Amino acid sequence: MVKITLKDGSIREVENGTTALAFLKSFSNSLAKKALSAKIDGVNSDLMTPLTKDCAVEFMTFDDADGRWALRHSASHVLAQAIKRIYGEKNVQLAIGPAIENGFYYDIDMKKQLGQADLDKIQKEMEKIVKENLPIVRSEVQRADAIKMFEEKGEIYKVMLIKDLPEDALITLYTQGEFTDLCAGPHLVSTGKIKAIKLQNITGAYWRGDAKNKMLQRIYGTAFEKKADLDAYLHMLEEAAKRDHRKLGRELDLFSLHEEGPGFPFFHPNGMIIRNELISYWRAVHRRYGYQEIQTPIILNRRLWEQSGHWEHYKENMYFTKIDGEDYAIKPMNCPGGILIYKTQPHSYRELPLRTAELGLVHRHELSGALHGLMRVRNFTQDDAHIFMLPSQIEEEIQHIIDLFDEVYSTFGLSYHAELSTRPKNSMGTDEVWEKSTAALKSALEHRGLDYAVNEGDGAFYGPKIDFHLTDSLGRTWQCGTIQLDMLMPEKFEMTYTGEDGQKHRPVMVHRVVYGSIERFIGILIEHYAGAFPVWLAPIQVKILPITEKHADYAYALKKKMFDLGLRVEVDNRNEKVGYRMRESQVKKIPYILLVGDKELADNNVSVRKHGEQSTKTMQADEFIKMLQKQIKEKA
RNA sequence: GCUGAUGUAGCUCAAUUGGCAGAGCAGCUGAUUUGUAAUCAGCAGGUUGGAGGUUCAAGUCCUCUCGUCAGCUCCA
Repeated sequence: MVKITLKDGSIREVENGTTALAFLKSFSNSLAKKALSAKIDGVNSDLMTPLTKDCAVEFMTFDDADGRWALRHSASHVLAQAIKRIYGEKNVQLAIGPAIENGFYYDIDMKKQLGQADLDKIQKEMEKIVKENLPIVRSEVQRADAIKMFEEKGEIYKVMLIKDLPEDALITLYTQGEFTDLCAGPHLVSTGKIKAIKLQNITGAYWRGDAKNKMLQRIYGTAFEKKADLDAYLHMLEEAAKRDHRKLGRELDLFSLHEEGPGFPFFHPNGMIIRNELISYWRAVHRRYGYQEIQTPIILNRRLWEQSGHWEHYKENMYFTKIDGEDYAIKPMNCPGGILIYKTQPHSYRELPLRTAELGLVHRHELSGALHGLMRVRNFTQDDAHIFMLPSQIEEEIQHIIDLFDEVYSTFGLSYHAELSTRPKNSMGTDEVWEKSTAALKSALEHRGLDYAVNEGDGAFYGPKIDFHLTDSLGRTWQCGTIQLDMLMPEKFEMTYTGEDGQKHRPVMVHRVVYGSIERFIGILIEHYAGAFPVWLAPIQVKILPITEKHADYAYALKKKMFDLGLRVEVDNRNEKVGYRMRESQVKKIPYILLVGDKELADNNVSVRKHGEQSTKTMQADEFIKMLQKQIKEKA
């Protein structure tokens, strides 16, 4: 007998070798129906795993990430099996097929280019495989046998995968019906559990994510335990698509993009209002956090970029021009300019940390395929800052920056997660400096108790960084804020400060952005608010609708009063019914609509309807204005 | 940049096998003076992304090219 500790702490005894599933069935049939995988002593495992020693067991259902992961991973195997069935075992080579955040994919290599019609066909076959309810059986094999088996099958990618595993790695196969795949698992007990499948799209993906390798075909799909859940998810995607900032940007007349300047966004008057509000908020916050603002030129001489290392490390992304026969570069970053300002005068340790901020317009040549609305563009304004400090101030200063980030993001109700990026391949400096910098960032994160993922090799060429990621309407995350620690630029530019000892010392530098790029941040906000901006950001804050011509004078008088108070207000006096004008104001997501007719005119009232609400409230015009001003001030 | 898809009026979309480019909304004009998501009528709007080619005839077929979309790669 072995002793099994359950999640609730209770302990049960069971005969040695009983499978996790049989064990579960012995005390809970209902959970046994729902369970998809098990966690045995913290290790994700199949339900068919025999329990052979005292251990702790947790059962995972679709409500647990691990349970979902198992179901979707099994779905990816069903996908591969269906493709093999339809197009022939030999015509398809399988690469990798993992579960991902909201679904799964499988990368395959085959001559025939698949299209939408093929997806439908494959999905039907997958549904058939689900109906067949094939048991999914795990087996362990010797490395040599596995290589031989996959070589015989012509599965060259699987062979490469196995050869890359450590010599002593346990190699497992999963078999369902006639189909066997190399896989670490865990998987479901049988294919019948995958009740709802939807293949979504087919795209290209490089083998191992390397552009030098062959491009494979990647089929994305998602799978759920119940049809209703799948439908709800697909509906959610449709709703999210309605919030797409590119669509709303056009509908709300915020910005546009043109063939004449791919990746160079044009801001319309409405978009500029949002932009300027963001900037003035930004200035207020930075003033409070002790920053000074500067501005540096967009085009600077080649020599500067050679000195900074950009010429060597960042050339691919830069644009160039010639002035009077000399090479100049259009700045892709603001730091070298900021450094020149620092060097215009001697600095004392007493001034440090010296925080200089700059709204800098940078240009970067991004790959054409990477451009995406405002989220990924070729010119953007970084809300940059360069902080020069004593090495002993690093940790505290980073905490100070994180405080600022937290304040800004919470003003917008945005949630974020942090990632630490370490030394990349094409970088400057010694290992020692990199280790020191990375350790400083790590310790700042840890002291703060901020969870973070690590991106090995993803740092800037001059230093490691902490990135802050925000999420768009489709759940994709975008890097916005970043804090980059830099011990190399100060070296390259021979920057100094005079220490307490009267000697020259090297300052440490931090590059950081909160919004990241104003453009991207606006894109995030459009999706976050679904275009219905809070009043302080809304391009038009109030729309006044006079019921008839008779009420127009009152409406315009109200407008003038509000306009003079700095509010953004318009009167819609068009010769249309109230319903028509009301609808348009709602569609344009204007925060407040004021209706004025005979009733309101009599008592100096306004009838207030808030965006998205059906009900209206009648109040004194002055009372409304006060309420509005308060909301704007509080950024409510 | 790569793989695939795609491009028709300001927007959303039609246009049989190649056979006269069309609708709704938006815009303009007129009527209507309206009480909380679309009043009625009329008018105007296009070198079908661009350049070649095949054909008696091209939105439709072919080649090239540009943009866009999805993903990969890359990044704020």
